[in-house]
Amino acid sequence: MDYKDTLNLPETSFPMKANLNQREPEILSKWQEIGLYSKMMTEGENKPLYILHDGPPYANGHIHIGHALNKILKDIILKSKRMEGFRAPYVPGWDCHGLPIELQVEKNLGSKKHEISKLEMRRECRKYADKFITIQKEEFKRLGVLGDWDKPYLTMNYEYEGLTAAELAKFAHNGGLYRGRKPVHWCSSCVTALAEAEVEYADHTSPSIYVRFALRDDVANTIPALAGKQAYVVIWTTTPWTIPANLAVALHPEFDYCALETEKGVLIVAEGLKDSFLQATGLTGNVIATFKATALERKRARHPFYDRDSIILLGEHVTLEAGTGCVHTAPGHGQEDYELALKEGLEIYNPVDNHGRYIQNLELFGGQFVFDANQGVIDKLTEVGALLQTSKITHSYPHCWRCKKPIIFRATEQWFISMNANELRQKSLAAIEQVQWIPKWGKERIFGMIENRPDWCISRQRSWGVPITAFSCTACGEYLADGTIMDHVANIFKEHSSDVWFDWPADKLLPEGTCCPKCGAASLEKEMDILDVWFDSGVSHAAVLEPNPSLESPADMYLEGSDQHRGWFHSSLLESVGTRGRAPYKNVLTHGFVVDGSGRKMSKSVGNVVAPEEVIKKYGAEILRLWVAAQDYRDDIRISQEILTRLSEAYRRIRNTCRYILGNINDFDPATDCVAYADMPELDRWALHQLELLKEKVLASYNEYEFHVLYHAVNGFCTVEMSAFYLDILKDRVYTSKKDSNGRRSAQTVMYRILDTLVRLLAPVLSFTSDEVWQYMPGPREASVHMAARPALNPEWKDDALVERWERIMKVRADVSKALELARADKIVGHPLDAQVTINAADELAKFLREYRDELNSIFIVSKVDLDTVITPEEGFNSDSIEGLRILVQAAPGQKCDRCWCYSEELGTDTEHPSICPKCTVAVK
RNA sequence: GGGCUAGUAGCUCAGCUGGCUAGAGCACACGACUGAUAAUCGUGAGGUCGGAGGUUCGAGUCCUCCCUGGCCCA
Repeated sequence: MDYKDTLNLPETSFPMKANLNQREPEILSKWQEIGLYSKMMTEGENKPLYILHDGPPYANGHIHIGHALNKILKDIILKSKRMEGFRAPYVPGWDCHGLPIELQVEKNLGSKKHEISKLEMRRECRKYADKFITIQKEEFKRLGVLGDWDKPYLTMNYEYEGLTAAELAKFAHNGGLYRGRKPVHWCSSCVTALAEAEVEYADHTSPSIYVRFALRDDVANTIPALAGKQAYVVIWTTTPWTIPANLAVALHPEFDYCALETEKGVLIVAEGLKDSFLQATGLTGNVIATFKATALERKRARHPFYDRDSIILLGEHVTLEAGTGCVHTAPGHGQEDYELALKEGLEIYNPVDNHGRYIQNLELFGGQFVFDANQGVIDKLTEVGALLQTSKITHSYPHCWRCKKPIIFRATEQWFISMNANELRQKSLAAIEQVQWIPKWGKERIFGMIENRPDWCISRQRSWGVPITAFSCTACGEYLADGTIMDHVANIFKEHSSDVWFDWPADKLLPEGTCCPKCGAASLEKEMDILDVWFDSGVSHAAVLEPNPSLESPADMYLEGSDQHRGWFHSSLLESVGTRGRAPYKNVLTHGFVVDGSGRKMSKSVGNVVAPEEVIKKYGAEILRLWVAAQDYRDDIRISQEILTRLSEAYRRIRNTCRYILGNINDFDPATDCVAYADMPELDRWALHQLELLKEKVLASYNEYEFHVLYHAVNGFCTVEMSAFYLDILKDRVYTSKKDSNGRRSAQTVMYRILDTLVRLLAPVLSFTSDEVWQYMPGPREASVHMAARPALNPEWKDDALVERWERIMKVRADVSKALELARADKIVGHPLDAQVTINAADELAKFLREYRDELNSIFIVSKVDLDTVITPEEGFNSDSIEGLRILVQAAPGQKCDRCWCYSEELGTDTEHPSICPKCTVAVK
């Protein structure tokens, strides 16, 4: 007789093979059908709110792996918060304005770009952004991210644009907004000022020149050695084109300077740089005087080729790293030069226009493009005898992030938000202290940035953005940035979009009867600068969270890459503190950047880019989600084929554990078949204890956002506690006992609870698979695991004393395994059930083991355990971890039971079933 | 160049305030099973804890310097 049919072997239609790439879209459409997200929101109506506010990705291009990481992390947190009992809405957003889109659109327009109006240009940009929002939206949804995808926030929505303008108006109201002249990074090609975030540094070859400036004033009284001699201060620069804008030469107040008698006259340089100077210029010279910089303070030198002075000033920013220690100072072309000029009352002189050309009336060089003028300047310096040396130097130089061309530093009229007005800097620093930064060092990082940053330049000379809603008087040139008028315009934007700024005449945008407060003229014109896009996204707390009654501000969480300390976290903080006096977030969590398998950044040119789309195709979005959870995201996050392969294997282990349990509980109804804790065998209670530990660990890791801990805990649980121990031992009981025997039902009760817990614990991470398993589980339950709660804690299932005893058993079991392995190698046994194991142990342990006499064979999965026969040291395996433990493995006595495959000496006690053991006979009767 | 940050087995991670031969899972090798089978079980081998100094009775853990990455800035 074939007894296989009398066994309770696992049976389930839950597929072993995940086929994720095919199954995931099916699950997604199921979620869509049942309206999963909106259901969760309506059911959560009365729950406490948890707001994770989405930082808007830029609506350009397809998503990359960093986007996937970010969105999945957000989704994991939101799902876990929902299961914890919060209403946790997710309103995704997109950042729509800005230069990159405008440039891309210009590129697509080709030569037509010069023919179309700003308004038409903006329409094209809007279309372009819309296109990529649609693309990215589908790509994000494919990752299994749940949210209000039908109503995302877009920074180009009319309402949003209006609210952006209204936020700007707040700065006008409170005096934080001002118009000033300041050198800014300027791209002559894009014709725009660039934010610091828009500047990239790359190698660039520049001319390097040493130039002497003749001293005009007599220095004999401070430096007697120079009496009667024509001395020169020598500067070094890599931007000859800024020489026409030179107004001063800066020396360090504490450095020693010396005068050298050379072939080119008496030259003054810093003492510490004289050797390198002489070497670079090939001059020879003797020191004829050494003095402090103060000896030259405010002495006048002559500009090399213009009829004006260049004054010698002292500045702490001068270094001895390169050059001569005498710094060419052009206040319109350098930050430090500018600061020195402000302090010393020099003009912020800038003879360069928007396109990088000298103004027409500039003597000698009018109309020339500055980079082209370098040679002309060098020639002129040579002609007048001021040039000491020229060569080429390759150095790190700022470039435009978009067009990649070298940029210049140039003073222009710009709109700023002051860091000092209303103590914005101090208040922001104080607000930083109120926020929890995860990891902790995020605080130091943003603190340092806010502490040192200059005023926020919010002007952009482009088309695609929210206009700076200021006006100027056509009669007297007065600028009008009036909060009330700006509020008026903001309201118009809300209804008609900010496009009207480029469509309507000024008087249609102004409240009736507005005139210039200075001269009274009624003719005003619109400012044509637009806002920095960082301002757009920085107001999202005001434009998204505040107006929506189902959201709230400040948010519980902002979660972005660590670059956002200078980006969105930064601009949002300044905007919110500037208008509301507090940070817009309570917690800020940052993750690192995705790098390749060897820790290098991804780049197209290196060819190490991993696209989410390809990972999904090959492994499934679920593996990408598992990847996000498994890595410690506080550092750089590596991705490689090996990592993904490893994760796929871990996934299969988890999936198989679920499948195996499903197969074993397919005849189990939790409503009627559960066994009470008190009636369970010790082993089952041991398993529940382990499950309890797992719950604690995993829930803690959700609470602390340490998902990699969760991954390792679950993986280890499935592998070590379950597969290799509990489930393995259980096989005999579950397969061979009577279907409804207490022992089997007890095991099923435990397995059912394990699976139920596992699936709930994993749902935020393995969102697809958990829900798939959920559908196969017995008992009434929610339509989706994502609507279910976290598993409840059952501290009463913890029994430390019991676990301690079982740890002893497991230690012995490990040695039994080793002994079996040796016996297997000696061909004494194959399957462990072929074996009889004799164990000798020291008194205490022997006594302990006898308490488990009847269970040891099932725990060790052998046919018989003998605790009484004495083994000699020669014949047994001697444990090296437990003193006195000796194990002998022999072929099991008796015959193999046809049904349970255990060897028994009492086969055939029932004539109807001659080939099975007494235990099995009971089971089949 | 500056700020922040990291570097523990092939991979992903543990290792708290310095203290027993540095751990786990996976991968790998070998073996078993064929009643979790494109599964499952067992055993084993793998690390001068980025490098060099130093403090200490004792350092992966503290200090200094260096190397190699990452983000941000100049």
